[in-house]
Amino acid sequence: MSKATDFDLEAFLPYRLAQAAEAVSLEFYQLYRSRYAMTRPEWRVMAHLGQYGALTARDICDRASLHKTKVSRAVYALEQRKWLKRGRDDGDRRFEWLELTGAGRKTYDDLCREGLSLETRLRARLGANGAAQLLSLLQKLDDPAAARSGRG
Amino acid sequence: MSKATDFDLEAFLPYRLAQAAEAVSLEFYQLYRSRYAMTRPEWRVMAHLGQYGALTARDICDRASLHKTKVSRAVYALEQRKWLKRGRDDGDRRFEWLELTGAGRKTYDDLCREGLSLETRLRARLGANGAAQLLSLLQKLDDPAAARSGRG
DNA sequence: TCCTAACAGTTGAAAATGTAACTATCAAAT
DNA sequence: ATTTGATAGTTACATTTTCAACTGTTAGGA
Repeated sequence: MSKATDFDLEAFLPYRLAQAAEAVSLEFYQLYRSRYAMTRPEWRVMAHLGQYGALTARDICDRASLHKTKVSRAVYALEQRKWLKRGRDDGDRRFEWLELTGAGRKTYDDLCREGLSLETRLRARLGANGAAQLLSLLQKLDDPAAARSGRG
Repeated sequence: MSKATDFDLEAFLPYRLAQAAEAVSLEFYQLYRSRYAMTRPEWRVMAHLGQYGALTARDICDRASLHKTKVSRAVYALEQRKWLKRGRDDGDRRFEWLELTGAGRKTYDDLCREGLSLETRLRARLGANGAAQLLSLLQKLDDPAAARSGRG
């Protein structure tokens, strides 16, 4: 039977992942925060729209694992800054299609370039196949099925 | 020169790490939240005291990468619940030595057992050397020096 | 048609967090 | 001994997040 003394905080995966995620995202967060006064949910929403084109708020909730109130408020903020435009779906008027404006895309493009620069530095730390290995391991964690079938 | 179209959100390490960390810690968070009504900072403080014995608030800030106000409030909450006791340092009266009480340790022990159970499930998803590989890669991310010297 | 349940998204209030200013203590230098 | 600057930790206030309740819309029956 497991004993509390077996517990090793330094090797506890939830803890180490949280630490690493926080450390790695901090630098990028400070950039979009200081340059554009964006919050994390705002960047996430923008990133998804920039990456995938028009989406509904619901799509973003699902894909970004973001609560609908966060998305709602981020969308409102991005709209106020004219970085995003909404349009009702004519078939089902509950949906709103969200899209970046030209100005929004310009901001997104700038942050993409910064993101790529950060990504390059991170990959350098991880060595040759490190990044691919890491992504594969994270995939297995997220999706137990991937671990069993050997996918990733 | 990097172009925005090169940016791939699905392979962006800060994003994937944040997603994985969130997914993995969610289950454990829900447990200590529902069973003991603890917040994340409270669990972190308790985990550090349980793991390392008496520490000052400052020690916990540094080791857990937790802001001092979070630690201050978590310590207060744990103290109210009689899970933690404080004692002034006689040499330097600015310090407070923090320690779990018997009741605090009992709670900690229970959560350790749950943590070990989760850890076992996570490691099963990662395969034979997966967990060790993952911890090593995370270490390299956190600490650039480790990557260059091959440590970790 | 009308009723019910479900869904997309918003809003208000409560809880948590971040920031900066604060108290109290100590160390070093005069 | 007293001033200056640093440190440990707390508190107040503003912002953000969470949770639950809400509006408006659609779908599927009876």
